[in-house]
Amino acid sequence: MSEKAANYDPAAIEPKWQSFWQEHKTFSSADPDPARTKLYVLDMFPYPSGAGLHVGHPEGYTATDIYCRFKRMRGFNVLHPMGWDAFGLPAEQYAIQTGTHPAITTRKNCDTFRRQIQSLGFSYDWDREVNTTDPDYYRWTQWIFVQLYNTWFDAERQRGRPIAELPIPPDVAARGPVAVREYRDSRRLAYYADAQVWWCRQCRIVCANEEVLNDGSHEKCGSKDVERRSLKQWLLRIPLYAERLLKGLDNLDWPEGIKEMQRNWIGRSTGAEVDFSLADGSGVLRVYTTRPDTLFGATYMVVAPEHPLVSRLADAEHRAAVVEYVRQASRKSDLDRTELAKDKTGVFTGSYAINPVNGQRVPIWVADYVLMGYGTGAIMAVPAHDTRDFEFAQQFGLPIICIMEPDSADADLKARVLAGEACWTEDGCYIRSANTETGLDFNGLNKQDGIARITAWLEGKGLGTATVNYKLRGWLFSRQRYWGEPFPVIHWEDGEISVLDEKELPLRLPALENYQPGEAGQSPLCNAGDWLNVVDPKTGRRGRRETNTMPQWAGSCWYYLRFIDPRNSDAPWNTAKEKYWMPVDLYVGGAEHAVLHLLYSRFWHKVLYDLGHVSTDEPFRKLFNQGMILAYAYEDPIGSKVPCDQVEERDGRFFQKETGVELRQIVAKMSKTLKNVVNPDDVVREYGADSLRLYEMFMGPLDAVKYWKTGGVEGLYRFLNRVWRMIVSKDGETSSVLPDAPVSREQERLLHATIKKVTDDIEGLAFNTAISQLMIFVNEFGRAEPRNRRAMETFVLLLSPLAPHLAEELWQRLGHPDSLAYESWPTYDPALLVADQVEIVVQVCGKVRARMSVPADATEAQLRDVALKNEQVAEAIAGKTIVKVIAVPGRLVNVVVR
RNA sequence: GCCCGGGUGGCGGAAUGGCAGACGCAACGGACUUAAAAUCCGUUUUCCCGGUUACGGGAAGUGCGGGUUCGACCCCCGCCCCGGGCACCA
Repeated sequence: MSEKAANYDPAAIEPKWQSFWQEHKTFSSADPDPARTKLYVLDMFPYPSGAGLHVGHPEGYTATDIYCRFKRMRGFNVLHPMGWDAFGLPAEQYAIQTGTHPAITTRKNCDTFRRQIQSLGFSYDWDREVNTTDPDYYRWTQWIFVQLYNTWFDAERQRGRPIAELPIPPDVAARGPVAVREYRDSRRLAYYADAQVWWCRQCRIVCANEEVLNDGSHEKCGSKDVERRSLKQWLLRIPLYAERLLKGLDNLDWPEGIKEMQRNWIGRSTGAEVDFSLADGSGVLRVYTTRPDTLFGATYMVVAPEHPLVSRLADAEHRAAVVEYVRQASRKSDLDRTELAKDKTGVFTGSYAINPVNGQRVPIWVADYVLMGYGTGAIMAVPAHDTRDFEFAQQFGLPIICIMEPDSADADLKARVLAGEACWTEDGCYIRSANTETGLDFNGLNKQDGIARITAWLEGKGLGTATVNYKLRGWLFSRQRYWGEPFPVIHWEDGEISVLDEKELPLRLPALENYQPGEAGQSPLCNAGDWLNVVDPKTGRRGRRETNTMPQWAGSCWYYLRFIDPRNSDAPWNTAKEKYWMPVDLYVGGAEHAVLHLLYSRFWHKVLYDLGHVSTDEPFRKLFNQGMILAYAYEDPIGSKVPCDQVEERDGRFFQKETGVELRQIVAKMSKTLKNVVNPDDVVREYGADSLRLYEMFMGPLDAVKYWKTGGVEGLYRFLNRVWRMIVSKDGETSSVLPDAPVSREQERLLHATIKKVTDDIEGLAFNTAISQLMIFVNEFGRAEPRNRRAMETFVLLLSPLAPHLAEELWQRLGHPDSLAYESWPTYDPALLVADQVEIVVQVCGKVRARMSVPADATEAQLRDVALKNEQVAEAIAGKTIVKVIAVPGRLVNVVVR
């Protein structure tokens, strides 16, 4: 046996235990083990960038690792995997510049990430590692795409069904096979269509709406050179699942804020579609409104510039202006249209519609504040009760008729609303809302009753129907790139589209010489001649493969399912294993994925559920968002950034070490350009992984935003040194730890309080306070020698999820040959938590006047008596009348006097 | 504008109706040391009063203003500030 080191030396013990765990496959998850309760704990897997890990990455990973180690010791069969979301632009950009195949770059980056993650001692089951760029993985991503393609949504049953079960209406069937094909295609969850898309000129890539930020820049590259283009694209009919996605949120243990963000994104609204007949008798204009009750206040109509009726509505006099307006609107991006505080624009078409409730003629305008993509692309405008309409009406001098007296205490505001000088969108009492001809009258009603009354009336007359609308739009699912999953799709010369058979998957990416995408939006795959062109061996029909690839979301939409059965070559996963492991019990990751990734995953999962491939309706039972770790950055007076290691602090001010120039401190995300990235390798080298892990958890609550201070790691390193010295003596032995060393009553209480606190806190993901408690324990037990062996062993077990390397080493030195990973988690005796004597305070009118030591089980009456006899209390209440005495056992007594 | 978080010492934070500031960082003082590092011990919210000092006593204090309560960082109402999300979705 080698000589035992006498000092805490993480550089020696951490690699030792990491190899031990790996060699013994300590953390490999037993597949369906009916004897133990399963627990599936998942981290959002990373995109392995070339820059490697920064200290923000391990925050969530450390949290889940602690939780998993804890749960294993409590008898759970834990599934805890890690993998790589490895398709993405940077590797492709690098390929364009250097010709290096993205697969090579990706492999290198994954190796770096794996090495870094492993150096932190996380208890992943590495045999389950997956990589979205691996053909054995993306084969099944393609397979799921085929499932989506072959599924339609049965609105009545609210679920997806195989396309073969889609009923074909007789009139469609009668028009022949092409009509049937088109009918089916119009119902598939994946469809191919012309779409107005965002095009980033710098990346030469299509971006989804949500990838274009508010300031008009592309979130991936930051370029503002983003414009609208119309291109053939694959889209997914996620809006059909809007209602399911919305309702499913209710039963999830997710942060309320995230659920709310998803609800807002889905954007359900209820209202009515109402038909206005055109004054010239040529037809109807259908609008969608959430306020059909305000029909009497409608003073004009607006159609979106893209509305199909626009050219018909424009009369001779206004045609030129309308055409010009529509032309200008088409060149504007949505962004230009919605730019903040911008004046509204629009032109009158020259046509009128008839308001169905009172027969009045209302002018029809075209304006780009109405969007074609929502509702019917046309609205009735009620300026008195809608802020947008109000602004528009004011700008163009259109009439504003108030039809509801506001429920408002503000008399001035009320008067202005009634006079049509202000807008009121809240509840109130209808006025001017009656018409003798139609017999409608809801004057005096409130909003809720008004909406019900008018909706019933409209439906009765066949003029409108109650309607539900969602903001959620079709999901743009293709990118003009190389480094993504190829679509298993062939476009045939006769216009038919077909998907590959399951047996033909995976459709691999071809090797290319040139990765440069075309300027007109062609994918680099257009250059892959041999791969591109296909001939049907049976019919000789020629075809061309789809050259777009899937977006990065695709691989991450279902990776949690592949982890269940990662090496299965016959199926994406074994259904028995899926049934055992799903759903994910705890999913931890950044809030930046609040909407997109989590919504897309839920959508795919629901489709897979409808088709019978998975057993749960929702994939992630509990979600937790770790807060971001930010870092300080420094800039000199000229504004150039100074690397953190060249900064020195004096009296709360910051100076550049060499030049002595005073610097400005700013707070920001870690990034190369700010030169404030902290690499975990450096921290591990200096303090060890256990110190890094502990510091990340000790910084504050897991969900809070935190600021990295490398100095803080030092404190945790000192703590671990104290732990070491508490157990290991100067001779490298554990000679100060004795089985029969005495434990005082107070120490015994502290031991059990520590078990309780650490247990409860880890269960509640409150690691910062668990660590505090361990520190309190060490502060107490570190003082006295000899130390009780049982107490020390219990402590080591409590520490082990947080600082596993150190704990294993101490456990071994305490004479245990096996890893502690599956030792039973300590339990506490509630009886021992209570001290015999407790100190309580006595307040007089809420101010502390005395402290007394009393038996812990003293009753209210006893407390009261003791308190009133107390000298200081007597002094404080002298000459006053006691009004009331509140005694809270174990806490305090409050004497109220007058 | 709307929705969701959050505001506590020099700093990170703790306490969710019962002693505000646990635990850590930083700073300062002391012990050990030839010295340094490491380690250990102590002090550190603010203001006021008494005292030469050691120290003792008092008051205020959790963004601001009000309220509920014997008692409020915690609950309620109104406001301010910071962070995140959405933003002409009718």
